[in-house]
Amino acid sequence: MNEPNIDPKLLKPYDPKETEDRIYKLWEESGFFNPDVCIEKGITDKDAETFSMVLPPPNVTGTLHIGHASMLTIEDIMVRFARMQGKRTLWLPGTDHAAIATQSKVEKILEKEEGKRKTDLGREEFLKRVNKFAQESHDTIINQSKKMGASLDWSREAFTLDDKRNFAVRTAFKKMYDDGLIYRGHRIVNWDPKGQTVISDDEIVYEERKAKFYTFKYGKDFPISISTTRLETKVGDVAVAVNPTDERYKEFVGKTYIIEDFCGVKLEIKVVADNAVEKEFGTGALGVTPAHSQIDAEIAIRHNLPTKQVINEFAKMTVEDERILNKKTTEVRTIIAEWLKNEGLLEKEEEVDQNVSTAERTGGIIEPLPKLQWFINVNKPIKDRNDKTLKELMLDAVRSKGINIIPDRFEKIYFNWIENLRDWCISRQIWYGHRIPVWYKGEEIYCGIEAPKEEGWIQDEDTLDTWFSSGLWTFSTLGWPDLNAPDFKTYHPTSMLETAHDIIFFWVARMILMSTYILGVVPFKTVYLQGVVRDAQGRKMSKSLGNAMDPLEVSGKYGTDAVRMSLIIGTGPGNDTKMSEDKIRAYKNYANKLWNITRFILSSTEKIKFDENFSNYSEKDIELKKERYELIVEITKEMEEHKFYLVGDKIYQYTWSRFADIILEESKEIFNNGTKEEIISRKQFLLETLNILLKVLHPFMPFVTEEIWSLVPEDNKKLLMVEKWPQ
RNA sequence: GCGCGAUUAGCUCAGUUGGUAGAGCAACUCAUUUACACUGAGAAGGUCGGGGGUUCAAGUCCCUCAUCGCGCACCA
Repeated sequence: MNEPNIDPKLLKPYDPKETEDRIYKLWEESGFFNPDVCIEKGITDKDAETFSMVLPPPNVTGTLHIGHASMLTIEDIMVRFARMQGKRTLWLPGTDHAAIATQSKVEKILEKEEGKRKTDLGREEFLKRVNKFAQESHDTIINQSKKMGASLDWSREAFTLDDKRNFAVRTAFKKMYDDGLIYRGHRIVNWDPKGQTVISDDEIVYEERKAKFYTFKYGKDFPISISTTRLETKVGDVAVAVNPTDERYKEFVGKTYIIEDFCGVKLEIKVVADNAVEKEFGTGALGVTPAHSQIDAEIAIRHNLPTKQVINEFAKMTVEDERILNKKTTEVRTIIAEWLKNEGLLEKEEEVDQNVSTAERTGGIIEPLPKLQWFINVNKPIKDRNDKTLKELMLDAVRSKGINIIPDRFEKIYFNWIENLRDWCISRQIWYGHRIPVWYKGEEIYCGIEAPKEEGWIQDEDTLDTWFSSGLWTFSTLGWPDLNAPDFKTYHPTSMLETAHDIIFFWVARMILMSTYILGVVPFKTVYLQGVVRDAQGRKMSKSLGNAMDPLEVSGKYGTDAVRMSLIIGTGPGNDTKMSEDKIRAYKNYANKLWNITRFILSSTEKIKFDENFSNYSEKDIELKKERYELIVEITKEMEEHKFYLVGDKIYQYTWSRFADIILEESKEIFNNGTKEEIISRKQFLLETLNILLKVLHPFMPFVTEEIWSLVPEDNKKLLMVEKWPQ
């Protein structure tokens, strides 16, 4: 068969490798990722409804993984759909400095490659290294995002630690400080001995381990036995607390006992009654260590007990006994256990399951320590916000449906988190990050957006929790604190926030906090939460398991469109995605199927172009048009409901099982034996259907559809990415 | 301990307000140069996790149990 009228490219199978970079370049050069350009060129109406969304900024800690690919795909589908609907569409890219994560990564590299510590370099030199690493990661990430086909407006790219965002951070900090929401307090915090910094409650991950649960007495003459897994802290005990209703111990309450020698340490133990103690747990008596336990510290405050610190920042003991001093806590635990055994004080030693608190980023075992740190008060009424607290503002935003969370079961998880929320510790003892905008001079303290002009002020050494700057992201990227910035006025609140459900507290909640407090509005109207990408067996993908799938590698092998489709289909919101190469291969075949459908249609319609005004359709084709119309109505509704997993599958079904297998086959018969009218009608129908399929598929498979679009003869054709969504 | 989710064909998942179970992938049989082998046609595959209940009718609603996953709390 000779096909003189079609592009020779179509005679070979579809080649994503040859196509994708070229198409992405075409999109970039068109400027259509930028909504201003779309307006300028008459693609979008200036007064059109807006659709705005920030890209959850990837951490500059390396490269993108398949989870990022999934995020980019879902968001790109939303954005391309909105753009094709004629909305004024902004998808804003950026990267996150990810303070602790990035710093500890660079520390590791420094240690491995040069055998140096950050202190060997000093703050300034070390930060230079971090910035260099961050820049390299950034470049990789941007490249990878482009490979995935993401239609991000690169002209508006932001970084959580650039000058503009730093200004926003200082402005927000100052406002919170002036409103009394940010305060400095001395209290028990989560100290990470490995990362040498404080972390917030949310940065703790619990690991289940076996532990020994010891029951013992401080001394032969002490009347009450207590139980603990942390024997080493007992040298810091100042009291024993019992439940006020516990008859067993009533007679001892109020008495103080001196233990002259508890493994070389003198203890003064007062017996107190406190409701926090459960009668049924252990012996029903609790050894109170105010310096190294949150609950104990609270009990100590209630009973006016002293605090005695016995562990330092390196998780080493500080008490004056040569058996203990400067040793690791875990070592001392066994030393004390031995001592108790020898003294005949140890009554029981049981094996129990225990949740050990570890630092999310470094894996260090958390050591509760009393420290002076900066906090955000979540329970203080705020004058400008009707005396509501930050907690209440966060609750109201979702309760009032100002923010809609998809799937809605995450609302409960969100509420539950807020109910248990304590003040947010925002200071970190690391170098990489936003420096706290507070200066000291003797007893004086100054908080300001800029440093004080006079001599002698010294800035706080600490930096801010990375999530402080991320919390401002929806508006710090749009020109805030300038309330008249055009982007801020046009695009905030944003329409959608799509992200992985594991950062709902870290990020989603903090954005709601910052936006409702600072601006009095929600940061976004809808939150779409996605699950985790897993392997074919449902295991989490990880480097150590060796089952990690590199998005770029599979894209190179099967084409980006195929990877995108397999990340979407079969995965509802909030659910985990299971990925396998089989699945990707299937959608690679589908891209090629579309290619061949095009070849057939173009070669059998020759030079005919689709005519919008054609009306002489055969009865059979009118029916087919109706069927297709109903499909489009259905999927358009589902697109608006964010049910991309259904839409993708339905288009796939229609194109392959219905359009290719049935309609194209029956067209051959018509072309051979039909009347002139039937033939021309069918040709128009096929061209029109191809046109429509390319449009509805475009958000899912942007590359192959754009490429085919360029091969279909039509007058005054725009890029497919800015064509109108069909009806 | 409290709460959430899942459990449907070998695998991954759909299944709208209750009306006799669907798709993709894999496997199976056939076709062999067709727009397309990155193909087509066909057949096979399920007491919808177990038990109980409501109903004329339950994959769907209610109760209960089990297994898996997740969140929170506890973790003296």
